Amino acid sequence: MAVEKDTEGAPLVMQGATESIGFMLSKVGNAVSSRFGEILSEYELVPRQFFVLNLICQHEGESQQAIAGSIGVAKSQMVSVVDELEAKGYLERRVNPDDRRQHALFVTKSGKAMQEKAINAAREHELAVRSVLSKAEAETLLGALHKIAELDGTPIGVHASIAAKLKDE
Amino acid sequence: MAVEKDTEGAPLVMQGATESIGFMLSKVGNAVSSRFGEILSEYELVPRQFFVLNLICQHEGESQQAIAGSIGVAKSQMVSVVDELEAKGYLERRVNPDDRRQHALFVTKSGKAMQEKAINAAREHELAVRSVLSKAEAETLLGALHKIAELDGTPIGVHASIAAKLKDE
DNA sequence: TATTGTTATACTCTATAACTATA
DNA sequence: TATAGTTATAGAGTATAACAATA
Repeated sequence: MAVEKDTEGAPLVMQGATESIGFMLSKVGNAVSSRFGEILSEYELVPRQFFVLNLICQHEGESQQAIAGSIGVAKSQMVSVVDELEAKGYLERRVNPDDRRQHALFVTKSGKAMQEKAINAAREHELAVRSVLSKAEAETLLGALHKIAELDGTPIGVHASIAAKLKDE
Repeated sequence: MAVEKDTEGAPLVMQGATESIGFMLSKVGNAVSSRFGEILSEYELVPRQFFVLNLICQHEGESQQAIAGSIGVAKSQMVSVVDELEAKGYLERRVNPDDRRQHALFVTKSGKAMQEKAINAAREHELAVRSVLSKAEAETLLGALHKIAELDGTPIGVHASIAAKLKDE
């Protein structure tokens, strides 16, 4: 992408930005994330709800805080997310008989159905992204992303807040 | 919070997520952006201030709204960003004699000095990111990012709102 | 005393509309 | 009437502390 001269009426560009991996990663990462949010909105889900629903499908019976920590939200925020998903009939709280303070989370039938629809939409989005890349490019990109993630200690499956907590406490 | 040893307490992972380019792009893009914010904080700048300062260095005399549009912030937000940078002595507003409604923005000497320090820090960050990649990987990554940006019509140098506006003028 | 879920509060970001002074 | 900058306000989103039930 060529850097244009500053002519009248031409958009102001930040020189060199498009050659920066850091800058482009920020921009594209944010754009992809926004696009994913748009896709999910068709199912009347926000990304956070999708992540929780998806995680509970894969780990049924976990407590609210176990789920909350895994996606990096505060336990207080988790309350409203679970409220919303419960109101939609996608999951239910059951008191854990072994520890009555905890609410074990379980998906309902319609919750599972919604998760499948949403995850299919996510897969389509993934295919759209990959459609502009060769197989080799996609592999290199994914590998590079993992290397950069490691560099900063970016937690992938687990959010930074909980990773830090698990480490020093 | 005493997390001593969790037997089955391994963090809950979202299966398949690490193989998704979309998911990894969101995560890594956000991480890189956060890291950049940390680096800038050493200079007591937030990213938005840096972008404005940098853009004004490259395009002196532009109006607040021209700059605002280029980084995708509302004109009302631009006021406080310029206030802050002016308070730090990095730039100054001068009334445009051709149109007294406009404030032309100019960097000061110390503003230019700070921009150079900050942009050097940005370059170091860029080098750190690139240090974990081969030259070929870096090229492929950058190319892939541009292709994905094009896919969604992600505005890179210029924000969508101003790009549209500037077209009809 | 510590922890789970909950509630309440505060603080940041952002989006929007209205106001002023100029055009 | 329209525009540049400003101000004020409301809405998300998030972070934090306090509380009740339970351990």
